[in-house]
Amino acid sequence: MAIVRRSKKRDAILRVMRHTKCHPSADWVYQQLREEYPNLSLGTVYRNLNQLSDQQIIRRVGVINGQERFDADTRPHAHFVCNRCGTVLDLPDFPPSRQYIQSLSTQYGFTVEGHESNLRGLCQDCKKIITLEETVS
Amino acid sequence: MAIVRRSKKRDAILRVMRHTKCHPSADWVYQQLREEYPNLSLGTVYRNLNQLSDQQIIRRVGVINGQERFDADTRPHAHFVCNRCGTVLDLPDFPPSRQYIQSLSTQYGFTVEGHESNLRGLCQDCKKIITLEETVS
DNA sequence: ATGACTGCAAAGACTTTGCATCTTT
DNA sequence: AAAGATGCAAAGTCTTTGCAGTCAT
Repeated sequence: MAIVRRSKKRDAILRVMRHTKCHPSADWVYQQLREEYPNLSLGTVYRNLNQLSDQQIIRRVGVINGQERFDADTRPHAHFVCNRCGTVLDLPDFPPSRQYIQSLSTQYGFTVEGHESNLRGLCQDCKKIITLEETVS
Repeated sequence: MAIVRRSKKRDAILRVMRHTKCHPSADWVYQQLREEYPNLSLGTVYRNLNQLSDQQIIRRVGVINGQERFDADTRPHAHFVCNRCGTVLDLPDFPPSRQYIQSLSTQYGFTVEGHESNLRGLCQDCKKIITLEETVS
């Protein structure tokens, strides 16, 4: 509905999003920009990440360890999520077949707008840390 | 670690979980049990859902519209999630291939413990409501 | 009896929002 | 000048937690 005007803060937020592959939370983006924009407020980061998601310029990745995470790469792809530290890695997509979607959407009457495919487990670093912890105990 | 004792409240919570297919939030479970256990507290529901998840007796489905949702069906399966109302439907699994997991876990050094596969879109009811809204405007 | 479980209320973590002010067009 | 964008702080929502009392083994 509302017209979107350009703003320096939003440009900067999008720039940060596009220059990282860490699938950031709002607070992470905020921390990156505090130095450059000392009066930036966390609320503004939230508002802009939400607006950019609504415009489909970025994507919501989901809530990980209590925080919504975002991704500037809107191409279809899957994620690996570490169950311990929440690190997210990009993976090639493993989509359901057209036939799968077709038959289920007919059966249940829903419309499919997208899919999310994640692997869950332990990242390389956390595997090491857990091994260390077991050694100690 | 800690010994687990049986409790009536936890039994009831698990019973509710097993008798619904709505993939409930903590509050939904709480509301179902308020009449039967007028002194039940929401904190107890949270503690028990967390404990049951840790024991892998139930599963976390993820955060939908701000609330963690749970599922008593621990068999591998996919979900459809309505982007508007948050309804969750069970679907047959569409897992990544063994080869996909094998090659990526080798490449990145992570260990895969599971996968999540969701379709996202609009459920049958929400499709109708949106059509109505468009008619009005 | 021991230690797990619970109710209650407070605290915590994250996100949204109201309002006055500043910017963009 | 009009309307979107922002800072700030307050409010909102969901979840966790400390503590004293209760219950299961």
